Amino acid sequence: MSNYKLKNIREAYKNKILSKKVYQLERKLIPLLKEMEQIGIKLDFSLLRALSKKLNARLRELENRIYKVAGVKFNISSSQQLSEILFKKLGIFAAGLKKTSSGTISTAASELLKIKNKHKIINLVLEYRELAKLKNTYLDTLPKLADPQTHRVHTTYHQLGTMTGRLSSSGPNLQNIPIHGEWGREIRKAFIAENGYKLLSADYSQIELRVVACLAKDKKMLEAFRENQDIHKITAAEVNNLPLIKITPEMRYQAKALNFGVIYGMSVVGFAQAARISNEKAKEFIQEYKKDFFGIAEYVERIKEKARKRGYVETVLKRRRYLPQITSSDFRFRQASERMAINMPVQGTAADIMKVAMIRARYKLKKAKTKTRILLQVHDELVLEAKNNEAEKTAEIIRDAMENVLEDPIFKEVKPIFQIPLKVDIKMGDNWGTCQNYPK
DNA sequence: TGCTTCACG
DNA sequence: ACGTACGTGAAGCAA
Repeated sequence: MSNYKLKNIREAYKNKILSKKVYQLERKLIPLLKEMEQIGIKLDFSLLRALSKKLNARLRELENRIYKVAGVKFNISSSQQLSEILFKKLGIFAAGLKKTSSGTISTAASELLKIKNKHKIINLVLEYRELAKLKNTYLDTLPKLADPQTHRVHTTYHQLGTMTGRLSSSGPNLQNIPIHGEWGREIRKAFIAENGYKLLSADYSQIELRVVACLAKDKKMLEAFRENQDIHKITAAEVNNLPLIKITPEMRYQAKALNFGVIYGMSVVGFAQAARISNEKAKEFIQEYKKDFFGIAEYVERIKEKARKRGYVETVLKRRRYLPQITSSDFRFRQASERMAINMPVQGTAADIMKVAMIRARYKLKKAKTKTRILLQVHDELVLEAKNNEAEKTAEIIRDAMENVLEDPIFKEVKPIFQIPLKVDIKMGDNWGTCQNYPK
């Protein structure tokens, strides 16, 4: 159907998921998403093939070593067989490791990391998994999905595919292209600009933390953003009661996990795992955090109460998420709903902001008579393709559109909530992997 | 088809 | 005594 998207949006509006504002926002987004899907993004086929060959060679090597160490050939990609080999045949000590719902001991990377010093096979398996994933999901699959003539891949965006208001992307999913690790960047280099064009990437800096700081009106966090500080470093200084200069990378890493915990609806165990510290230490950090960022702690209680009373939570533009389990007698369902109640207004408001920014950006790029096209949206990042001689102009326009998005009339009534500026980082280059900061 | 795992924000 | 961070989509295996 040509207008199934519109139909779904109307449906959501009728069902009170979307306010009138959000409904109109989503309607305006349809033609833009359609353009983005139709334009697609160009792939460097020969680079993908070269990388695939490289990974294949390494995978064969790892495969042989794993068989040798295990003393038997088996399917390394089968978590069941792998679990059998590791914990029965090789008898690796597995006490304290998670079990899967079907009863076998988990072989997830997070579990294997805990025992990587017990046996040399672990690191081989971890590397095998990483490379197999990249090869199968990206290197070998993307070219098959691309247009054989133009070498461009075309995703499909789903406007209402998520419970929070984010977009999702499928066939292929272009929102989970690798970037971490030594191979991630290499893969992004295969996403290239058309001849005579540059790729631009514009991403919001810490948008979710900025949003939660505003929703919670947290004094310290607002101040940190107003002064354009390194928020994770500030957090580390606060919870450790140390001056900024004494903050180590380790402390910043833990503080970063703490800040993510706020967005996700903190749990002691979840935070402890992410920060790689004991549950006891985690508890202490969280207690200290609640004292330092009192506004955040208050907000968390307020939003949980609101969710219980009303049965739903919403973004600043009043996009709703219903949480029927918030009053469940089973505390696990209840707590899960509470985490969603904390997270949705934050993630959803950030998503609303990005959607408005996209429409403004498209409008301003057209008005300035540029040939620039918006190619991808990756939650807090836009990827654009601009003619070489329009690249800098495009950068200025996109920065203005994104940073000043809250001036849009749609935010008129809620503008006072936002007490701090939004910040956008822009990169530019011939491909998605080696974009340079703009301005330098 | 459901489960497990893992890529991204 | 549990099992946990929030939100997605895709690949491969096992039944």
